[in-house]
Amino acid sequence: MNPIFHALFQKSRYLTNCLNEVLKQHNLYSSQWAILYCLHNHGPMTLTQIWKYLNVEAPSITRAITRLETLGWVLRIDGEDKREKIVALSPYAKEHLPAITKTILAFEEEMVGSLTVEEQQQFIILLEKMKG
Amino acid sequence: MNPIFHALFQKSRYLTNCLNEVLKQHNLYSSQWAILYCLHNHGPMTLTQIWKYLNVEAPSITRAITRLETLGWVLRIDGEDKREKIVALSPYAKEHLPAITKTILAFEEEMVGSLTVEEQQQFIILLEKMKG
DNA sequence: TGAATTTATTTACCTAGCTAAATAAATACT
DNA sequence: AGTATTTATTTAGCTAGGTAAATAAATTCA
Repeated sequence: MNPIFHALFQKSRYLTNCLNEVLKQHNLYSSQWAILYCLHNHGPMTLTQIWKYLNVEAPSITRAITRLETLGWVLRIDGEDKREKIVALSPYAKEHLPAITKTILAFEEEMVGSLTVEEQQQFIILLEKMKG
Repeated sequence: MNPIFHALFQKSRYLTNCLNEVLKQHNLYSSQWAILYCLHNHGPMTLTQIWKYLNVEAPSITRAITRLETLGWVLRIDGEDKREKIVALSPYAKEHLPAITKTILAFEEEMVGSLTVEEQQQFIILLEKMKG
């Protein structure tokens, strides 16, 4: 396997594992955090908006939202268009998000801090350059 | 979420999906390919050697090897040390690997070819720099 | 308006990683 | 030699992604 792919996949796995480790203290998984963060920034969203934004398929989001709902992090509200469900943060989530955000920012700083801002930009540029 | 993480995770998912798509014609998944390639380069290996090399946990490899065995790609042989199982490519795998390797090389070239060699090196350096 | 098509979500089931604990063989210790 | 510890593999069960197909509401169009 191409060393670039090998390195990329491995770092990706490594970072999600680290992220999950850090999120344990808040009883969250990284995928759940991604959704909460998304809702925090955009306000209530439909399922479709969420999966399009996060760039994953719809069933993954359905499952994650169901879990987040039973855990009390989000509410599912019927939209005007009766096909769609609107997902919103619960009061519980709104209360706890600042602390979680703080944890995450510290983690990200630790992980990415060894790169200069230019290196970070360069990294993203190189990532985007890779495609067909 | 930090844009670097977002971009990294997304590209990683995207590339494995592409890889799976390309491997469909050989009835393989990317994780299976990783193991076959590993055995192709190193010759027969124990399970522990494989998971340490690929940097995943043992149970993932056990499952993948079991599947590869029932599909006829690999053989599991008892080692001298009766605890360990040695995994080797089957004649079927040896016969088909060249064609698969060709497919993969073309795919990798397509994905990574838009980066110069220096950019590829730079990319790996930046990846490794990211840690705690 | 009624049928056909599109769109949003869900369900079922697959790969692919993880941890924790079980099993079995090898090694170390006294 | 016999017990305790370590090591290799497996099993069970979790998150997290994917596809394909089902369902139900909205939209299009003849």
